Amino acid sequence: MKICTTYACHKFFATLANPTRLAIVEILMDSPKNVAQIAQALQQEQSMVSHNLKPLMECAFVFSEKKGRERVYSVNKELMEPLFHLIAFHESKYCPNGRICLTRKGMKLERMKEAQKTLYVNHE
Amino acid sequence: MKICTTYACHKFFATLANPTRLAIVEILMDSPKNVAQIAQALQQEQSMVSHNLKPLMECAFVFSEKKGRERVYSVNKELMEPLFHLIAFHESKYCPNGRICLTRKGMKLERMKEAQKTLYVNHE
DNA sequence: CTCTCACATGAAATCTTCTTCATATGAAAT
DNA sequence: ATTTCATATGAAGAAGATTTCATGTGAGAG
Repeated sequence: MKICTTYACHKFFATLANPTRLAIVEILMDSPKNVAQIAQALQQEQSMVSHNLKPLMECAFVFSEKKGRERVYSVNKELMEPLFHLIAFHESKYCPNGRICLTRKGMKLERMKEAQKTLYVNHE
Repeated sequence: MKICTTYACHKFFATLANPTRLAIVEILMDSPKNVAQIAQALQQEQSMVSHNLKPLMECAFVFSEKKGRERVYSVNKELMEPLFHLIAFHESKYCPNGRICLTRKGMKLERMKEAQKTLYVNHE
């Protein structure tokens, strides 16, 4: 039986394989926020936040609700909590100090350091 | 506490966000195989399989062992089984017929149909 | 009804990843 | 020692994704 070779499964992972979207998920874990609040928390442009919220919505990783003039986004904790616990366990077992994972081939070093400072966090 | 905005977490998802690598994981769920067997099962070139096995190894999604002249790859079921169960549950809840997920903006339709036929499976 | 605020969308440029083809490596067989 | 088999690696072109800037939209306030 095929479980992971579906386009839905690819989209699931592809949507989370992005530092901006992971950061959005992370700050929504704390509390629901509107677009401007997310943008401010991430120090990113509003249009970038909107662009990245779209695939998160399509995958039901976040939900949204209109409140007056704003739109408030919240995270799907039922999915995200067990998912990140699974990853945390996996990392603690196979990537204890995070060193192996801290290089990426195509990515320019300068840009990566920038990403580390802003969106990523070094887990040492 | 930061749990998902690490590069390790990004790499986790990025590695699985690829049809070839998902297909490799899937056929290894059945039984361990060497590179040539994987290539044959997927109808892909050997070098492509090797290239894609590398990130899977780095993330400890697959393991390998030398056996004589071959190298036999096996999947990390401890991780993959709960991971795909989580996704299956999520999909059953939010993507019941798979329709919403079956389009992708940037992807050329022709290429997508090809991918559907070979690597992906339409879950209807 | 018009203005404005909050957000979404489009398109182009840039950046990243994937695939392919050619070649390298290394261990086992002869 | 040489050949051969199994797999890995490198580099370049193609394909795909992300970001940015400009603009569009629509609901609520005045």
